Amino acid sequence: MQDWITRFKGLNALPDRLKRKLITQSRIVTLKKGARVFGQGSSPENLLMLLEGTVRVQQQSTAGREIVLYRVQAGESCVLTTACLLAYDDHSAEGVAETMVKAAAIPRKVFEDLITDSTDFRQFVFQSYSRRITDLFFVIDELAFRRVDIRLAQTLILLSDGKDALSVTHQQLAAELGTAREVISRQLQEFQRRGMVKLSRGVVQITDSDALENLSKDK
Amino acid sequence: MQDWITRFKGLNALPDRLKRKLITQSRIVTLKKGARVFGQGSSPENLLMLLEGTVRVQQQSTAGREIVLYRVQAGESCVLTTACLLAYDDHSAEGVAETMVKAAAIPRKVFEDLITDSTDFRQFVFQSYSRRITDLFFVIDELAFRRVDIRLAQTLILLSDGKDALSVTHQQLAAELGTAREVISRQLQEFQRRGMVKLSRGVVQITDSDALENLSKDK
DNA sequence: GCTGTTTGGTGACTTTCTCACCAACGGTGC
DNA sequence: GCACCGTTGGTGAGAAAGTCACCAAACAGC
Repeated sequence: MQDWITRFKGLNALPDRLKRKLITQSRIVTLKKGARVFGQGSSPENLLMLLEGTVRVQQQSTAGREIVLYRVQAGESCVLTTACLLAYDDHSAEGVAETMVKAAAIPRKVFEDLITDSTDFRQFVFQSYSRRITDLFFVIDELAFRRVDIRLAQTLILLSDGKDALSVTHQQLAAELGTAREVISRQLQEFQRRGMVKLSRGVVQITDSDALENLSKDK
Repeated sequence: MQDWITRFKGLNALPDRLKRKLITQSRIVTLKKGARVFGQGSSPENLLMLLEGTVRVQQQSTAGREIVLYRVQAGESCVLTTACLLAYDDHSAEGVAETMVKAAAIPRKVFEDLITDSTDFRQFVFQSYSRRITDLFFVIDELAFRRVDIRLAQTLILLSDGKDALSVTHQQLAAELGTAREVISRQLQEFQRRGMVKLSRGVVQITDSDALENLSKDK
């Protein structure tokens, strides 16, 4: 575990001196599945670099509905939301560990030192930003212009990750798309009627992934 | 015009040497109203810092619909979109001069030098990022969770900027909210029926700003 | 078993979107 | 003046999505 830096492509080019600094001055933290990583005014004092697991970043509305903004995977960092939460803590995005998570926690001070000292580290940070922002653009595009059935098909494919069944509740899928549970329930029933999925409590089994794929690519 | 830097609060703290560099190595550009500032694969070689006017940043869908993401005002910079376009030029955001625009164009090279040399400049850049990202979060929230009539009321208030009439077409308002023109037309008619606005070709006159204000604050 | 919670199903109704088409207005050229 | 045309806005009908209220089955904990 001592050389987690190799997992971050963008950091390979760092001079040894700074790699050592990163390793010695950060500590490895472990989070349980479901743990809140940040959010709700909890000003994060550390930048997290994910070594294992996934963090889901989502936004909540007043009325209890929510929408998933993006996911941070192993080998990526939480810069965007961290930086944002520091600047304005009033908005209601939060990060939740979707699986067990292992991460390197970089103290704010070390982060700033690295930004000052290293072009490569800056490059890394700016690229993390870009990726997230592109994700946000994508979410906006989907929300504004795409039909729910198409988005649901996309999401099922994405979440299933090649496997033929996935354990999610309709409620969770609704949060994924930022819509209401009823809408998902009815949509899934329609998918089942068309033979694309098979439903049971807490599980969606994909029975015709080609059809789903086609639907997801609909204009 | 030689000392435009004072217009950027975040840059006051810069050492004189760097201020001079910014001034001597940038050039002032003027854009006509309606000019495209960036977008569609036009990799911007300059970072723009707005001195006068407004740039509207919007996203376009395949089907010809669009949505306004945010506006860059005088005293702000286009970092986010510039950086993003550099990283991934495939997404379809574009910037349009909403008024006549005067801006300082900083060459990419100078921008990078400043980032390297100055903590204060970095601070400035990161803050610009934060502001934009918060804007994007806001757009997502509105799109996902707020009703169109409420958003329209908000937009009318915002665009009218205190004045009691504004010249916009229904089509433009639709693009503002990322919805269809018909939806706006019907909504405006309803507003007119309720005595909140008075409509004529290309103009919306606000007749009861209090009522609009109330509506815009509805949950 | 009983009990409470989670999950999903449903009807009725409203809001929003889509499509197709038309009418009025404001220019331009003749 | 008038004919022509692009822009702007109005409208109806039907589909898609969201909302509200309520119910029923499945499951978890005793």
